[in-house]
Amino acid sequence: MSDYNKEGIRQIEEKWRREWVKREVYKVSPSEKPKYYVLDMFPYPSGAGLHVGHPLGYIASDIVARFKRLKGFNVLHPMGFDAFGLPAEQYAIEHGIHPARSTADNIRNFIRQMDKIGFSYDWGREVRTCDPKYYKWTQWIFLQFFDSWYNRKKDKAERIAELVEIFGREGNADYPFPNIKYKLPESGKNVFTALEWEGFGEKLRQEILMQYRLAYLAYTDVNWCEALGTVLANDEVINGVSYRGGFPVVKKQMRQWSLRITEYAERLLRGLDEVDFSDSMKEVQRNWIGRSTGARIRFRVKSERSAVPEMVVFTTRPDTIFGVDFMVVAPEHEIVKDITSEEQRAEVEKYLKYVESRSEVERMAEVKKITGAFTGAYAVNPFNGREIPIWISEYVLAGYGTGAIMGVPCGDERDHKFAKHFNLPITNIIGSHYNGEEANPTYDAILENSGFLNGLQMKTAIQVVIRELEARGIGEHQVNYKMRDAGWSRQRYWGEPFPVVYRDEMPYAMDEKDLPLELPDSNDFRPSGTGEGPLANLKDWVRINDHERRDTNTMPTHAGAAWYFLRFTDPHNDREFASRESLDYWGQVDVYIGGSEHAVAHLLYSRLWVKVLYDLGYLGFDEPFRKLINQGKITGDSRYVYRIRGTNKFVSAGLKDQYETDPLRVDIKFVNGLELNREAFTHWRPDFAGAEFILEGDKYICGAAIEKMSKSYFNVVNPDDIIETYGADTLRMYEMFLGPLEQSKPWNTNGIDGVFKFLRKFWNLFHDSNGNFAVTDAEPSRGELKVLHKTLKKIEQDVETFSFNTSVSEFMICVNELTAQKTNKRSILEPLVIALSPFAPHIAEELWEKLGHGETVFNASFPQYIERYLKEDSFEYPISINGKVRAKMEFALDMPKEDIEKVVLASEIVRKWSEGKPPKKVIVVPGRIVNVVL
RNA sequence: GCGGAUGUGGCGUAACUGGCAGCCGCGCCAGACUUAGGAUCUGGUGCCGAAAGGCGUGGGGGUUCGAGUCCCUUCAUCCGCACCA
Repeated sequence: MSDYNKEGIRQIEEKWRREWVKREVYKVSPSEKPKYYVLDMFPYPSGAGLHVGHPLGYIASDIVARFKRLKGFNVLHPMGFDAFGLPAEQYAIEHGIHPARSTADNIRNFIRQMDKIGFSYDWGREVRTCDPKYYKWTQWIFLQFFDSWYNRKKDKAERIAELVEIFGREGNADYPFPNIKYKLPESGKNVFTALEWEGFGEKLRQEILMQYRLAYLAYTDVNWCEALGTVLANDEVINGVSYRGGFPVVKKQMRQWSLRITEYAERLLRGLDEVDFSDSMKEVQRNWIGRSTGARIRFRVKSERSAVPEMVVFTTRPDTIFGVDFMVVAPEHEIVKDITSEEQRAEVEKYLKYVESRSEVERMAEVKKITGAFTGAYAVNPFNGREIPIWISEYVLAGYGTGAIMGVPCGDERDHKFAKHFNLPITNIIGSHYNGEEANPTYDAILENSGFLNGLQMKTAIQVVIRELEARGIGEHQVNYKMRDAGWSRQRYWGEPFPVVYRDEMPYAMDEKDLPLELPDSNDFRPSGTGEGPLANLKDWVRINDHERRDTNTMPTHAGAAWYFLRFTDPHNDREFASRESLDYWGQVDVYIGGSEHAVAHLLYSRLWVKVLYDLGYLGFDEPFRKLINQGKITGDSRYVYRIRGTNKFVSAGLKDQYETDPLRVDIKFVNGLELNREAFTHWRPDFAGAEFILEGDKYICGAAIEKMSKSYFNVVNPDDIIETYGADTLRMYEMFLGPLEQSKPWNTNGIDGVFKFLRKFWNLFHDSNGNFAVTDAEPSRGELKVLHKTLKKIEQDVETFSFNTSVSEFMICVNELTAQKTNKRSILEPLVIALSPFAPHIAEELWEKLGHGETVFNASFPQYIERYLKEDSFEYPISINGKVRAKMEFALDMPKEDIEKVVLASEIVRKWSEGKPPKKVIVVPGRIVNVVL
């Protein structure tokens, strides 16, 4: 009779939860030992609490942390909360509960649930992004951005003071405005001399510096969501609607903070080569950065009015310059009004109106639709003087490149469709590669009809054209990025206020000693609806005096999350965001585990912040995460019942096609497998009270679907419930057993009994049939040693490669074999307790204590395995031919010698050998050659 | 459309550099113990076949003495991105 039952487990787990806290076993500080930093993506503390999907990554990281600790590392394994954010604010609007309060409550609940699972977090290092002691430093880092610019010559960020010095010395001729479209307000030029700089007034100087700052204010097109009353980041807009709520999003011009992440595009791209992320993760980031190389080409413009002498296009295919049959500029392009001819004016204006009328959603939905208008103006091909009509069309985006393209219908599918649709002539420069039906974007064709490029392969022609463009001064090599600067203002209450003061409409950094700029208390969280956030309602807070006012926006949640991993190294420092000493000791995150949904925004911003802090000398590394693991999502397994339309009758799934039914999700609490608990169901909601059922046999069978785990789908499984029945150790091991960490999988408890039985069997190895602890000091047998060492080796390999599912299997095999041998020897069991402790810490700790150890198993050492015990089923046998030893071969122990000779002679080895290559190694199992290494 | 990933028993999955496919668990079958049970233990379980034997890693082709693994092709599913010139 085992006492590893529901009650026994509860006692063990509660006991050790208390003991671990009391003994402060998880407290860490720098030491002589090598460090290892294991980090989870910290959660947003939602009101719904943890479901079984959340802990998947946390369990994996906890296993790694505990394992590395056993391997002699000083392990930093902290946890915190991404506590600013929209849901708390929405909740406040709906329920009148202050975000600070609901957030604190939610965090308390999260911590309670996490502690039950037995994570080895050092809670002494917990951070919350909404804590003024924390966001003081978020604001401080923001000010470092504000006080910096990107020196392209040195390829790093520098202080604004150095830029001021440069301007005073030599003007900006060698340091052009990052935004190539920017012009000085009075002169209309984009360069100034040192002398001019000296003459500029304070406001103009600030205006100019703003063009260089890494955190800057600018009027930008932002994604305005009327329904949410706020601006959203690009990655918060999906297919033209808001990520949250799915509300329509339109463009709107607002004066916003942005981070100049585009200056780091190249380094963010290059940095990917140094880190260990999955290919898909790197690819997603590369796509987001969207680097493409090509050329800028200036074309002379011929229009009725000579207001605009030239237009500029960006192309990745300058080699197709002789195939240009038309030009297209974005409808929003400033050139349009200046080049449109009298004759075409009406048509162009009609088209512009049409474009304006289209919402973002429509535009996205109708991407294939071809529209456009001719401006009446022409561009001149610099190489053959051909006059090319200039059109406008919304398929050209104002925000990318120069907002203008050269149309090459024979080589570009979109251009081809455009030409066909408007009946424009198509010049073929690629001969037989173009079939007249569809464009061919090949690089391999030999160019025709292409003047001085005739006879060149397109690949080679690209460089030839660029050289020629540069020689003639009408274009140059150019690299373009899809990535935009990151909008950093949110019209929200529950976020970090911007630590700046406006004087004469220009922002100035607050003094470091006045930080944090605390979020003022308020109970009005409604956005103003005009674009200003809730803080604008607090007039006394906004207005400092007659000349000074504050910013009414707050930072996005990305801000606090962009550097929290640095704060963990020194979480209570109130003089610095973290001491250089701590940062140097703990350094990069060695393993970062989290969901792939944060692939773009969070990772890029974190990487950016680290690079900027590195440039400014606060850090010794410029990539935050050495290795990234994306755990798969655990999806929910929903259940449906089928109500016959207009009645309160429910029909079992197998019979539902005989009726007209509406499917309804039913809470999985009321379903056992697929069978509905009819009694419980009728008590669920008042309208189901008198429900009748049409059964299959005597059962009501539900429909099933795999969907995301969500409260509103009634398919959430709470880890507390699992722990209640099986204990935390079973939950931990079962979540790992479910499948490979990085794979998404639906939650089910089908196999959980197997894991539970394993733990009970393990427990029983230490106890006699009366349930009394009983291990002996007898010498282990060879068989037992082999099982032990095989298991240790496998576990070590598996954990190093994050294959936790196979580790669990390996433990099961081990226990099965030891059970068969009725092992109760300390020398075998004790090392296994250590090896199991990362996976099932509670049971391990209890057995460890029973084995007579005073110190926690958390501080033990991972046992060494001995190869000798693993090798005993094979031996090496020298093979000699003509009296000379030519190779050593590995054979199975139970194979008769004659067979070996036979195998050797009969095998393929002889054939290979005859080719003159003696094999280095041959692995044989009875009757068969397994491996020949030549 | 582009990019990435994944396809193995009834199910979740395993298989180091190509080397006896299906470990471990669930489920199922049989047995033991039982005052009958959603408990525990033991054995069996890829498919077809009475057996001998044959067939088997989404489909088709290839390389190799040998392919789940490598190459080509095709289909299916999932996840990103989406007029980026």
